Parts: sequence; structure tokens; C-alpha cells
Amino acid sequence: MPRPKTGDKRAAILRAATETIAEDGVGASTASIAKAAAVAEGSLFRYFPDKDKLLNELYVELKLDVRHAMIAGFPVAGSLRKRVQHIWNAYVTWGMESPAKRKAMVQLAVSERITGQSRQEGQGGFEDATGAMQQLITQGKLSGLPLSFASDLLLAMAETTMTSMATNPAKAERYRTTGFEAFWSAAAKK
Amino acid sequence: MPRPKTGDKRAAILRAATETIAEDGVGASTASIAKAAAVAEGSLFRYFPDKDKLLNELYVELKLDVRHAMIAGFPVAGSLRKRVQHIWNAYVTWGMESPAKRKAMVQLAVSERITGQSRQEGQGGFEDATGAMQQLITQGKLSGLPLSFASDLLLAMAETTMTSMATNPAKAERYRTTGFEAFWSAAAKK
Amino acid sequence: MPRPKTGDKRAAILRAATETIAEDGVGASTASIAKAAAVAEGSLFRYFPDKDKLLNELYVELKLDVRHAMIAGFPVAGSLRKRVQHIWNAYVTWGMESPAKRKAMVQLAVSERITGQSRQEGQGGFEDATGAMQQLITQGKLSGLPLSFASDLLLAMAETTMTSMATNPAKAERYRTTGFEAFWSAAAKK
Amino acid sequence: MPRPKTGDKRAAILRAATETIAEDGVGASTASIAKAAAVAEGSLFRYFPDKDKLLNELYVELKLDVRHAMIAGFPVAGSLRKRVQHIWNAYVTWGMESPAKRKAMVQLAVSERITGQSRQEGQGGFEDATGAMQQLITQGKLSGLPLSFASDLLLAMAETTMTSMATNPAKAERYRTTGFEAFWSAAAKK
DNA sequence: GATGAATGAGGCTTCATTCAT
DNA sequence: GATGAATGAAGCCTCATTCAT
Repeated sequence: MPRPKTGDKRAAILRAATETIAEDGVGASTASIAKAAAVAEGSLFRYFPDKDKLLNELYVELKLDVRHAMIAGFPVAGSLRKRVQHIWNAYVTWGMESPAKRKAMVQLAVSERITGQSRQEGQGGFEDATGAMQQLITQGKLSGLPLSFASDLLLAMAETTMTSMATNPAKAERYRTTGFEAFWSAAAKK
Repeated sequence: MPRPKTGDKRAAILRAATETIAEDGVGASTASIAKAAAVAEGSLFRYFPDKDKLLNELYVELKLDVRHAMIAGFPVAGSLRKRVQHIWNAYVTWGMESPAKRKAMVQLAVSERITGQSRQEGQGGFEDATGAMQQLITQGKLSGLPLSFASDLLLAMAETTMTSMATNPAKAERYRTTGFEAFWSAAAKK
Repeated sequence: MPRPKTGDKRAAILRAATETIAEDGVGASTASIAKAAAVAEGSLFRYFPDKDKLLNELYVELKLDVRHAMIAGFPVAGSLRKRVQHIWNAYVTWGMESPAKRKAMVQLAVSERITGQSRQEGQGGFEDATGAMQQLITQGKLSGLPLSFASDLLLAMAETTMTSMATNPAKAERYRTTGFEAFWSAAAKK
Repeated sequence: MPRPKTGDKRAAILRAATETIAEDGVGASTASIAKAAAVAEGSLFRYFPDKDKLLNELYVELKLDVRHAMIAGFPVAGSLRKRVQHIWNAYVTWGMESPAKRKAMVQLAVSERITGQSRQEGQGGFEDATGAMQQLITQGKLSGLPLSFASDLLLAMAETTMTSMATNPAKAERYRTTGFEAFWSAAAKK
């Protein structure tokens, strides 16, 4: 058996790509990514057939990562507010603890190189959260709007919130709370 | 006194850049932009010293364009709600009528090539609108948060709204209204 | 008016490609071709969109070149033998005077990168010669065989002849004559 | 006494190389050859020190293969015509039954990577055939020309014949016969 | 011995920018 | 001023070869 293809190396490339793309955008060169991963440029192409595939897999991976962050401690039996707040907090925490992941995600999300297929794959997966958002729509002010509207709105508002949190870390906690209240007011009944 | 020919060509390049960047992202080549502008490749560099300068000037220009759209018919003496709603409507209308401008703006806004200086320049300018947003913050739920939070929030929510409008044009009007109500609920007092 | 795209440069690239391919085969790098043409590598791609196009255009060009060599002094009203001999002589002379062109042609002819379209284009053009070959078939030993058989046979036999001529230049003239007689015996009546 | 496993693998690589080179030319990657041979990429280099050696050994091997095909049933005591016709038929049959071998041979024959040494080795070996060709030259129209001229000519004419046979299989037999008659007319006395 | 992961040199191509006309 | 041909650095990707397992 030859040297086995270590999952480690693939992960290292993905991690390096995250950081490099966060910094330089989707235009970051494969060379710079490989270097950041401490891997030869040729090696990168053993794990990803081409740059587009790398970009798309990273996108899906990051979406998966967010979802993981939301699953831990999800209050399945809690009130709607509790559940939505968990989603909000989990997302904001994830974003603040992994600024590179968050920035890379933003870059990838607006890139023409991410396929519809990948965006599809990025959506599904965490049914408890989806269910909560669905319920929020049905019972709230956004009644009649598509599910994606609510989730996109949460993402957008959380993004705005995080920008302020990053600018003024001292008031971060305050922003996180106010941001959620704003979202809740925007979406919940009454 | 006709505008000098020079101005026309510069404008043509900016217009072409808007469309090309909307389609291909910030990575669009200067050659493709020049071609879309029906201008020689080299001519582009007579109006913009380099690509970065073009990108930054386009960004500022687009921001200016949005502001222009907001000025027309601004209800200076109207209620706070009226004034904020005018901002919302003007922005959404601008975005829906100029999808290329909107898409280009999104691409530029997340690009690492847009300098802080340009972002600065892009902010200021329309005092009536700024005043309304300021008042909204002071008197509303977002009290204590920076001005930029409110405006960024409006932009983000409008962006989400426009995505839904574009996806389902039949319900566009409904989305625009619901979107505003959501924003108003999020930001206004009580 | 900017520097006009000189036909000279295109020709220089084609000439350089001929020599480089003659020496290194179709695998010759675009860099080596550009260098041989005393042109920047990027310039090569202003004249040919990609390497395949360069290869194919060179192929057609060389075929055209052969045909030109055959046209000069073609004895339109001569006997069949005279006309076929002219073709033979013109081809062999061309090959011996332009060894690089001949070698490059051989390389291109067997390459998978030359399209059927190019091979098509390479065929037609010199009707007097085609007519003579057609007549040779109809009236000779190869009656019933396709036209291409006769021309391919001539090419193949001439190629063999030239190899011997090159190996032993002292007897070149003798080889050329004997080669033709062999071809004539192979194809002509009786 | 079974052939050592080693020999099998070596043969598999050569067989795979034949097919791959027939299809993709000499530029076929060692990886693709290894894959076609169902062998690990690295294993190829246990049997051939480098790609050039593989190419050269394959060339010699294929030449040997042709010769084998000619030996079977060679009419040692037959007339000159019988013997030459056997050579012709054996070669054409070999080429038509093993199109990949034939195509690979063509590619290798024109490649700059095949050394003079290999070409040398490829020549000799089947004395009965060489003798017949020698006699054909001495007694025929090609008198005074080198031995290689006659054999190259046969090869070239057979190649042309096979091209036509492949294009129009229905008339294959007719082409094979006519081709031989053409060759015989070209080379034999009177 | 066999394997295939790892490598980096080198290949093709794009592109921002310069400059002769 | 305008043009677009020319350039070469840099980008993406392939590939022969090595070597740890």
C-alpha cells in the first residue's frame, strides 16, 4: 500500500482555501492556496479536479459547517422564539468565531462560479431549523412569502449585525441581542 | 454647450463595466469591458489609470446613482415613516429597474479591491436620507446602534426582498410592501 | 491607427512552427515556437486562438504551398505522362528544397490534432493535377480505385524516394527518376 | 513452467501502450497507459526506466511482431513473386487485423523519440524476407537502389492500400490484390 | 514487488498594461 | 487623442517520475 491519500491534506487545502479566499476573494490563485496549505501546487489537483470544483466543494463544506454549529443544543421542544433565537445565536457565534469562514462564504455566495447544484446542496440538511423557519413564516408577518425569504433575511440581518459586532467588539453582545430582536420584530406575529 | 466627447466615452466605459461585471464578476477583463463599450482596449486606460481605479470609480458612481434615485420626490416634510418608505421604495425601484447596476454593486461591495476610501466616499452625500435614518435609530428599536447599522440593514433587507421579487415577478409588488413592513417593524419604535 | 498586425509576424510564426515541429514533432511547445519566431509567447495567441488552430492552419498552409509548387509550369496540354511527371517532380523538388516543410507535413499528417475539416481543405484546389490523377486512374491499372488512392500512393512513393535522396544526395537525381518510373509502372496502363 | 508474473505485467503495459498511443499519439500520458494496463502508475517504471525507453521498446516489439507474422508459412522455395506476395499479404493482414498496432507503429515511426539504434534493431531479423527483397531489387526495375528503398516502398504502398481497405471494407480484398500488383509492377523486372 | 500519493517543472493560455502609429 | 498590436508575468493545469508504505 502506498502513502494513503490523507483526509488531512484535503482538509488542509480546504482550510487554506478558506483563509486565502477570505483575504483575496475568489480570484485567489491556486498557487497561493497550495502554498498556504503547505502543499505542492500539483497536489491540490489530486484532491480537486479543477479550481471550480474546489470552490464549489468549499462552498458546500462551509454550509455544512454552519449547519453543524446549529445542531448542537438545538431546543427541539422549545418555543418558536427559543428555536429561532438558537438559530440566530448559533449563526452569529459561528460567524464571529470563524471570521475567515464567514468572509469566504460571502465571497463564494456572490460568485458566478458556484453552480446552482451546489447552492441546492448547500440548502437542505437541517430539518429542525427549516421547520422552525417554516413555522415562523406561516404564523408571522411574512405569511405568504417563500421559505427562502425568511432564511435569507435572517442571514442578511445576521451579516449586518456581525459587521457591527466586528467594528465595535465591546458592544458585541448588545448588538447580537438587538439584532435578533430586530429580526424577530420583522418576522414574528404581531 | 454639449458635453465633451471625452465624457461620453468615459461614461460608455463605466456603463459597459457595469454590465460586464454584473455578468462575470470583478474578474471581468479590461478587454471585455472595452469591447462592450465599443472602445479600443488601450482607450480604457486613458480614462482610468488602471483597473483598480476603474473598479473604485465605478463603485462610487453607482452609489451616487442610487442616491440620485432617492432624491427625486423625497418627502422632506413628510412623516418619518413616509420618508423611510421613500428611501426603501426608491432603492428597490432602482435595483429592479437596473439589475445590472445592482448586481455589479453587489460584486464590487464584497471585492477586496474596493478601498476604504471609496467606501467612505460612497456613504455620504444625501443628507435628507441620512437624517431620516438617524432619526429612525434615535427614536426606534435600534437606539444606541451606529447609523451604518440601520442603513446596512435596510440595504440587506431590500436586497433579500429584490431577490424574491426577481424570482417571482407576479408577486413583486406584494414583496416590496411586505419587505418594507418587515424593515419598519425591525427598526421603528414599538 | 496603431501598429498594424503585420502579416509578416503571422508568417514568421508559421515559419518558426514549421521548423520547430519538423525537429520536435507536434509536441513542440508554443514557447519554443514563439522563441524561434522571435516573438513573445503571448503574441502567438493573437494570431492563433490556440495551439490546435495553429497546427491546423499550418497544415492547410503547407498543403497550399505544395500546390503552388505544382502550378508553376504545369503542362496543361501535355501528355498524361508529362503531366503526372510534372506533379511528381514538383512534389519531390518541393520536398527536397524545403526539408523542414516536408518533415513538418509528415508530423502534422499523422497527428490526431488535425481535424477532418482541415484535411478536407488541404485536398482541393489544384484541379489540373486532380484531373491528371483522375485520368491516370481511369485509364490505368488502378481503375476502380478511389482518387485518393492514387494521390496517396504518389505521396507515399515520393516520400520513400526522398528519404533515399536525402541519405545519398549524390544519387539524388537517379532516385528521383527511378522513383517516378516505379510510380508510373505501378499506376499507368499496361 | 508458467511464464513469470513479471512478464505478464510487462506485456500488459506494452499492449496498453499500443492501444493508447494508437488513439492519442506519442503524447499519451504514462498514467493513461498504466490505467489501460490495469497497473499502478508507478509500476510502469519498474518495467521501463522512463517513457522514452517504453516507446523505443514498443517500437522494436511491434517490428518484431510484424516479422513473426511474415515467418508463418513463408514459401522459402517459392518463386520470387510468391515470396514477395507472401510478405505483402502477411503485412497487410497483420495491419488489418491489428489496427491499433498499425496506428501505433505509424506514430512511433515518425516520432523524434525513437532512436536510430531502435530503428536499426527494428530492421534486421527475418533473413528470408530480406533475401527476397534483395533479389527483387537486383533483378528488377529498382536495380541500383538500396535495399531499404524496396522495403520502405512496400511498407508505404501497403500503408496506402490499408487506408483504402479500412475506408471501404467491402472492397478490401480487391484493394489488397490491386495494391500488390501495383507494387509488383513498380519493382519487378520489365 | 507493488502501489498510488506527492511533487514541481513545464505547458497552454489570459490579461493588464504599454507604446508605435 | 485614439487605436489595437505587442508583451511577459502570472494563472490554471498536466505529467513524468519518485518514494513512503
